[in-house]
Amino acid sequence: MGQLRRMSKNMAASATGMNKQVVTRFAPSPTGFLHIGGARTALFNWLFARHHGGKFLLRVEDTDRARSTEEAVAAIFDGLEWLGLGGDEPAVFQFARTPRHAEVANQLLEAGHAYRCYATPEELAELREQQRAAKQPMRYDGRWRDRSPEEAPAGTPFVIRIKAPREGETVIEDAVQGRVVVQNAELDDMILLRSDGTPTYMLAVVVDDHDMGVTHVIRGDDHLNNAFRQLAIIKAMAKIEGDWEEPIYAHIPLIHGSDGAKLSKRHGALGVDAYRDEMGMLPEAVLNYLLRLGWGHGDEEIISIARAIELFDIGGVGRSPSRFDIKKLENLNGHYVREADDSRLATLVAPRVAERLEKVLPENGLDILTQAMASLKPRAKTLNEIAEGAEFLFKTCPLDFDEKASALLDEPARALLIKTADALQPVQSWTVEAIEEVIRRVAEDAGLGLGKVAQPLRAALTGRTTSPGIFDVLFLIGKEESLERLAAAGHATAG
RNA sequence: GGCCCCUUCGUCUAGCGGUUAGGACGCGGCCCUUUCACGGCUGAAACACGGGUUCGAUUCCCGUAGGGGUCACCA
Repeated sequence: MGQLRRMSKNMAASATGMNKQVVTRFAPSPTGFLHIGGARTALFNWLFARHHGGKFLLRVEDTDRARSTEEAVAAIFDGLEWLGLGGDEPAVFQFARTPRHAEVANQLLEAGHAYRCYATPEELAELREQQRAAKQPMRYDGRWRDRSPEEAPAGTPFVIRIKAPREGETVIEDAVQGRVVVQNAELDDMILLRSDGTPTYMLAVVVDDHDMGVTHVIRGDDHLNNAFRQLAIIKAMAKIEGDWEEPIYAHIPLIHGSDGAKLSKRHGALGVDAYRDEMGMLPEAVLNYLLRLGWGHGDEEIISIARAIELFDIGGVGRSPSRFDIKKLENLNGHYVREADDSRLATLVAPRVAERLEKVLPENGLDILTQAMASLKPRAKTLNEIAEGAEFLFKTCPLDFDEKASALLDEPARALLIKTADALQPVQSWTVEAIEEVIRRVAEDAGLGLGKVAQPLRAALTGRTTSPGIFDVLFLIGKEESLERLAAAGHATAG
């Protein structure tokens, strides 16, 4: 097995070494947002194309008119753009290619590789029910496969079905799954063209992949079974036109929820926009996390997109499904937050701070945030946490104190605050160094450790018991505001 | 139910016949320290089970169990 798997991977590798340019595609159906699994599929396709100097294309699979929406198209493009996974050419909209799909279906029909089927949906549903009851495999029985056209009921709608081989077997050398063999008897004659003349997914993918010159089909392994059906179409067309090559398939395992169950809309599958907007993740963190889900390269964990392009290949993709672990994503995000540019972070965080405080930030809000970012970002894993930590910068007296903070502000602490304020009053140049000097002196004079002084100060200045370093806090708030907050807290009455 | 795929710490993974089975997240401890983080050190934690093949199996083969996927005029 492993032997075969390796062989197939070599095949994939060698194909890319041939003169033919690598072309991959991401083909979402616009029935919802871009979820995390789709994003990973897009990433793998994008990386594979980049790594091999090929092209990455986008195709919107909107042949299901009832379920496709423009909003979904927009949401998917938006998500891809955020992640930086745009296509190298304008996206293809599958529905616009309906005539071409019908053309291929008719070619197949004329060549005898497909046939008209007049079975009604009701008839078929009944057939499936019988098969289910009899515990038989559920598949179309080919009742119109060999009937002569003369038997066709006049004026009855029909679909076009592929005349799939019934004997022998079909083999796929999957670049991820290895050699997979299916008996052709297991495959039924699936529908190519619906009774309204529109193509099914099975036909449309094959035709579009062919026309777009797709060389490598990298997609979720929920499509593995489909690949055998699609191959039947490709092989039939190859007999007619000759230039229909089988793409190299790479079926990557799906991502499951943290409990191992399939990730679905109601089960933890969120749009990438949720990771951006609600959770405050950075795109580079999401990309890095997704890359490491199902793919690995030795002990490397922190992998930039440039490094990923350099390293990525199908050979590194594992065969077992993986679970989504938000903790690891957060950890990675924390890393990228610490690396990120301060002004960029300030821009991203500002609206979040405003929302938390329910107020408009001052004009110089961005400058304040940028200046504070160096002491804010090391203690946060997400943009939300930065925003939370930044609240004190824009609060005004009277501050709201959380429980731990008010507990800290007892009688002796308040006296200390007054003393500190008095000591700070004469400071002319409000620098971190000058502030530190004063605070240390206050502590020393009071015969207290720095911590005993810093905590009440922190509570009085931020309303919280955690914050950036206390000297930084004083500096960032400014002299005037600092003294005001100290006075307010110092003169407050107990209780 | 038929068919297909999968199985190394809780999670993501490295490993591709001989290793003290490595790393990362998370968890515990210690250090650093004005809080919280960061950082450093450190600890607990895995080859699903049973047969083979082999001098030797985590690694190769076959079963079993468990998990997943798929069986539409959806994609």
